[in-house]
Amino acid sequence: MPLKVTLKAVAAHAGVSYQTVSKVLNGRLQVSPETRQRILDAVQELGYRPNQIARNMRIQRSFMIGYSWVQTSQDQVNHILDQFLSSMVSEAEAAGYHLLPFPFREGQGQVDDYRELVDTGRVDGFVLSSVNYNDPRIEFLIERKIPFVAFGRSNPELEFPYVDVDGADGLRQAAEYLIRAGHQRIAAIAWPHDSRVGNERMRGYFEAMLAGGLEVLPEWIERGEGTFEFGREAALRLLDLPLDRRPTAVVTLNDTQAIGAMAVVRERGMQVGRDLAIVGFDDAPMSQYLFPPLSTVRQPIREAGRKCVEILVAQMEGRQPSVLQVLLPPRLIERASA
Amino acid sequence: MPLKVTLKAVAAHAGVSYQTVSKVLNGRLQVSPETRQRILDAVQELGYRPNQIARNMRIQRSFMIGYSWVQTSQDQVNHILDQFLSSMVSEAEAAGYHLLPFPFREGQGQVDDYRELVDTGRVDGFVLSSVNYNDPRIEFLIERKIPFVAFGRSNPELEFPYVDVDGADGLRQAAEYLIRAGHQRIAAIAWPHDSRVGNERMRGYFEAMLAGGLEVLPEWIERGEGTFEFGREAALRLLDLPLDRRPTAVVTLNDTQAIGAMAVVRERGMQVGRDLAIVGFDDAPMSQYLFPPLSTVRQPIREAGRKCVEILVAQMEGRQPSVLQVLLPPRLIERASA
DNA sequence: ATTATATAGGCGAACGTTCGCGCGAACGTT
DNA sequence: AACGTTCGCGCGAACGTTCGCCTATATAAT
Repeated sequence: MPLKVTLKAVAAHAGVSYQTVSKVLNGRLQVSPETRQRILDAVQELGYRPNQIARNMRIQRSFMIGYSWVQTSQDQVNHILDQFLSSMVSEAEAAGYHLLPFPFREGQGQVDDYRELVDTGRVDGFVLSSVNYNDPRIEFLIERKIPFVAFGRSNPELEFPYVDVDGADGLRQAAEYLIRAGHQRIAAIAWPHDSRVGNERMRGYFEAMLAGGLEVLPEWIERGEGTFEFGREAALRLLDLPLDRRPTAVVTLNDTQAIGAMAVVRERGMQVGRDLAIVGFDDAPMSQYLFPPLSTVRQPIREAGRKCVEILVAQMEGRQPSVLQVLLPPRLIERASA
Repeated sequence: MPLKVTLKAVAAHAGVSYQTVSKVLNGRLQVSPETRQRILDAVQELGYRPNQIARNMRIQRSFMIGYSWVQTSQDQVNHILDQFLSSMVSEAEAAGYHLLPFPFREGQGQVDDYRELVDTGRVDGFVLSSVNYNDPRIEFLIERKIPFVAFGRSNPELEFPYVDVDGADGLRQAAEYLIRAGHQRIAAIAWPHDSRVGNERMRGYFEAMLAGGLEVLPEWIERGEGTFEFGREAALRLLDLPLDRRPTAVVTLNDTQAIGAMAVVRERGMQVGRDLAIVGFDDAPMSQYLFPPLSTVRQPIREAGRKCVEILVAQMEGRQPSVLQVLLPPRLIERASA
């Protein structure tokens, strides 16, 4: 078997011109059943596989989807990446595309990286993640009319395709669950005001409290980082409130904060679930094994990955996708912590 | 600005032939300082970026590195992927390469996927992970002389480039640490015999026990899946041993097993660390926040990713890498569980 | 018998690069 | 003055496809 078997080799073997082979394989030409079979046999025998680089060169497309994600630190690992990435990769492959991961750079140069990938013809479109308000990438991609889809929403006034998990619904489920369980004083450990994702999730909390006829005291809303440490500090403050204003339950914006809060409860000799109900968000891999197992909101990550690619591919192929904006419902996983 | 600015556009603007522009940009041609400057100015002004697809087509290389990883289930998340992938992506980008992730398929078709990527010219080489004994991919790649590097070792008799974490050293550190702390009866929750990684790690355990002059009873070695459930079952059996043969410490092959064991200790009203010392492996993101925080062996994942790409790129560029086989030392993280 | 129409397949060109070769001019050497 | 040697640059070709257009033969319609 020669090192590389091209169209010409197949053509020589089948006794036709190489262009004919190309057209037959792409179904762009009617030929007699015999020659068709001869060509197919030759392809089979020589093990011909079309060179994708040459193909892409001619077509002027790369069939690549750019993707980059925020690099996390040792203890803030992105446990969602595995699912998100592999679902995108599978969906992309099924549509004849591949993913091109590239380093995430904060600040100034970030848009340059996106521009470079397009200008050098390496990618046809992007999946964005970690979007927030006023994301410069979104502005750039819209202006250059480069196909993309965001995993997460940005400024409401911007019109672009996105897939997002309905964070408000997630916290609404969490809060409603606590309310049904009889809790009246429900606190929230949240993120700073500049987090679009955080604000959206908190909306669900506020709505549920309002709908339940429950009051929300300002001191029940703790805003800070999504870390174990902040979860600890916030829980300390909440548990130090005078008894009549002390929350009996708390929702958090991720499991790491929730675990911080759990630690405080244990340190005080109290019991998670009984003395303070806690609900997390994310369903981190270990959360089910904590003591007690953490009730939490699980996001349909694989579904999100699939949808992102589906919408993006439709765009890139020039088809108008049926829906440009998708909101996926998360699901409350009820365990013993609340 | 025109939609696409090619070499010809730059050449026209600078008043030279487009081949000259190419050579000057690639440093393959001496030209007068003036024309050189004219060319550079034109490049700048038009914002020329070489089309990589065309370049790859001509060079007959894709500058892509294929990578695929085992798809994990919801509760067995690959928390290492983020670090491994992003370190590879960064290192690759610095060397002018990109990563091409593709779906991991078990069994029959797996080698076909690798072959397809090479035969269609999409990748120049591979990084393999999740290798085990008799890995068909390794055999195939060696035979086809396709550049690759494995993250993890396989059959000892096969000669190929790999990067691995020294698992034996990891468990040796863990066992020695327990021995220094005065433990004499140290059990191990391990993986089945067909796991190359598992066997290697266990070697370190056995060596440390031998060196410490400690006996290893057969009933102290529990072999099964790397799950919470198996960790639980194994710990139950270990704690049910008669007092004089009951281990006072246990090493495990991953944090999930360790957490299963911790659960048992707690259920029995005993205390992890005091009544049974436990050491994990992996340093999963949550392990530091457990109660008590889990002592565990942390692997230098980023370093491994970097090394993989470094060795692979050297190979692909035809350079003989200085070392073809790298063994990286892990590090014991001492926390309160042991 | 003539003309129209379909059928089967060939041919040249192009996508944007890189690479080897060649050629004139300038320069230095005998 | 004749002859190398270097310098600066152009030219043609090629990488492996796809695509539009052309042609030759066979078939059908007038």
